[in-house]
Amino acid sequence: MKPVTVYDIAREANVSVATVSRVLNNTAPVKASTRERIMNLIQKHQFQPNALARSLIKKETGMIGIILPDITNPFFPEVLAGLEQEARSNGYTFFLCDTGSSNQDHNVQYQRESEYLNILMEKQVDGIIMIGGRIDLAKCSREMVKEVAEVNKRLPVVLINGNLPGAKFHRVIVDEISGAKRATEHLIGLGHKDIAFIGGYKQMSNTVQRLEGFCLAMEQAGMPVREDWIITGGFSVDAGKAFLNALLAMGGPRPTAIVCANDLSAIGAIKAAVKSGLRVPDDLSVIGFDDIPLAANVIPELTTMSLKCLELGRTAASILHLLISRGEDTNELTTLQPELVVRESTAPPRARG
Amino acid sequence: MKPVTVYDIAREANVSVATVSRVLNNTAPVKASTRERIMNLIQKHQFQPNALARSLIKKETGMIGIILPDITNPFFPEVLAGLEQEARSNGYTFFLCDTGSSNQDHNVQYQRESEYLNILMEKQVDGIIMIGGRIDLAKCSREMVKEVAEVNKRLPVVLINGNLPGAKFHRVIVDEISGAKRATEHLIGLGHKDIAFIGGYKQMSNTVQRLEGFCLAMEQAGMPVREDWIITGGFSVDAGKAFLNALLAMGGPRPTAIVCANDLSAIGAIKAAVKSGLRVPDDLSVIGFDDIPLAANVIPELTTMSLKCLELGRTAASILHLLISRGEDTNELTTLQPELVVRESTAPPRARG
DNA sequence: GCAATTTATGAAACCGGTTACTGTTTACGA
DNA sequence: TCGTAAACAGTAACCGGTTTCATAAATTGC
Repeated sequence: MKPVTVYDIAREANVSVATVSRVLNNTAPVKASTRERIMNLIQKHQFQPNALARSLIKKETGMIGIILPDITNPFFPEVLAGLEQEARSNGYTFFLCDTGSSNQDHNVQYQRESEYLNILMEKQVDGIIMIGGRIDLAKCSREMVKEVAEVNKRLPVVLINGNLPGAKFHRVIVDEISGAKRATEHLIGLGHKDIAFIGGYKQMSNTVQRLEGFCLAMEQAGMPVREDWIITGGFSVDAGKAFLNALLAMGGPRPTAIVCANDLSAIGAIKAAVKSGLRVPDDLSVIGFDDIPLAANVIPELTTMSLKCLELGRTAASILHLLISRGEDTNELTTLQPELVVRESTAPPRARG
Repeated sequence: MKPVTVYDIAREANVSVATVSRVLNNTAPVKASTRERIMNLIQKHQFQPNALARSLIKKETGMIGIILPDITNPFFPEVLAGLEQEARSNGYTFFLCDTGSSNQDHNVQYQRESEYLNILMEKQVDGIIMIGGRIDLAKCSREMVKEVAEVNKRLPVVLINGNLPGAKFHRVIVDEISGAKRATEHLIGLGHKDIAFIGGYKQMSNTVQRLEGFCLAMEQAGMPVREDWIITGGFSVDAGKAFLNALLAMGGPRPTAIVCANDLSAIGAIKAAVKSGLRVPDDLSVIGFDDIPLAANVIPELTTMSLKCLELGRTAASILHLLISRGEDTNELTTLQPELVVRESTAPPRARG
């Protein structure tokens, strides 16, 4: 069964395709009786205009591409939900491009991102949003910046939490430094003096910045930063476990509190601590970063810095919409402040025995 | 700057567009020197063929649509990852359609699903995968089945965990009944006699089936099912908390074990139990359903039935690919068995005081 | 009542590719 | 050397819409 086209409708209604198009788009006056006749035929045949054909000539597809490194990381669905909320009201639909970075090396990821950038351009998306992944690498090669810049010359690109150095992109970012600083100050305010930092990758900008915030808070409080109490190398629960165990294995006085680069590693740290007989928060305070949905649901509930992912997504979508629809030049940089969410995993240190 | 087209390349290479197309698609022999000349121009101008134009005539887009109710529910990203893995190798890209059902009433969700179905068809996707949502409602109206059936006449549709009654669709489902039965048997095998069931929505087929499996196991073990120990009305953590509190508020002997309709409500139940001074699993065993990523990471680690979401996704994607590429008729129904994952939240009951 | 608009519609070009059809060369076997 | 098949390339139709331009009919103003 051939799909029905404007021509079929036009023929049966004894009008030209132009007229059919006009009633479809309300783009010019059409006699009421004609309009009704056409509408009825559309209804009768369940006619649906072919979006490809329409987009081909209108040069807009209503599609936006989203490139992210790992959809199973709970941070991304949250951002996605924000994007969706905002973009739906503007009539966009999403291409989801998951580069599946979680268990790949960086080169594979880069290649996937390049691939997806090309595919998205071929599909004529109206704009692209990139979250995490390569754009989160503090030290990413010049070719990559150049490649994204090249794309950005053809269509709007918005980076979320992105940090492609040496190039101008529209970005909406979280103030990681200030966030980590406030997280650390929360612990200091509780009376902790021996604070460690674990999690993340030193090559990634979010880690670098969170670490910077941590150090900043410590310095301002006049407290020394112990280099061996800074352990990075992963964002996962297992990484968190390993880091905490490493911390305990050092011997000597252990930290009474830990700032984690993200919630997942915080959860891992808590698990490892509990396994080792420490109680959280009584013996060890742990603060996370991200506020993923389950942070509120682990035991003990995790104190963390909320990234307000929904807002991150919504903001990015609305900026992209502005760029697409009016080519309008909005602020190049939008900064969102993370928010301290105090739950159960942090408390004043117990007096040492 | 106008995008470059095959015509531009053809003109500059002194050939016809047909020849350019031939080197692009390797669809007919082209003289080596000509080919090279064209390739160089493509390279030089960064030419990317317009996928819309191509799809318009080829009648295939390489796009598949995914309709799901709530991307922030961790079950769906997991399935999505499976879909992506499989589909990427076949060159498909995804439209993500989140109906955002979590905080909407059913009617809104239905409407959104209809909308998305239409949009996807207009965009000429090659196929559609529907997960959860309306298709999970045991009692869904005739119009809805009809609507999806109508879509299915035009392009392949695969349902994941779907149960549109009275119509033939390709489906890949999890054997919920047998899964819940085995979960319950696990508890019975540990020596539990007083077992409750909480979570889910009675209108949804997965809940109905999980409950059925629960009752089946109890009956076969010759144990009575207490109606007032079956509490439904939600899948969330908060729902789980509320259900457990309701259970405790009943007075009289409390259950020593609980089968939960999903992991989230299981986590809620554990939280509420711990708040009430019960220890898990010592005082109360809890088993979940789904095996979301964080099930392994809460404290205590959650014993649950793994849905093998990745496999679910991969299977659906490969079936859809078969349907698209060869119109081949695969099995209409593929059933996957959930797998018992024993962790820390279940143990033999303690002797009653 | 007639010129000037406005309304209503059709013909045809266009978007950017693919491909069926056709024609010209070249290669190869006898 | 000739005939035939394969290699190579171009012309034009096509996919299914939108939109410009032109034209005819209906309104409006004076």
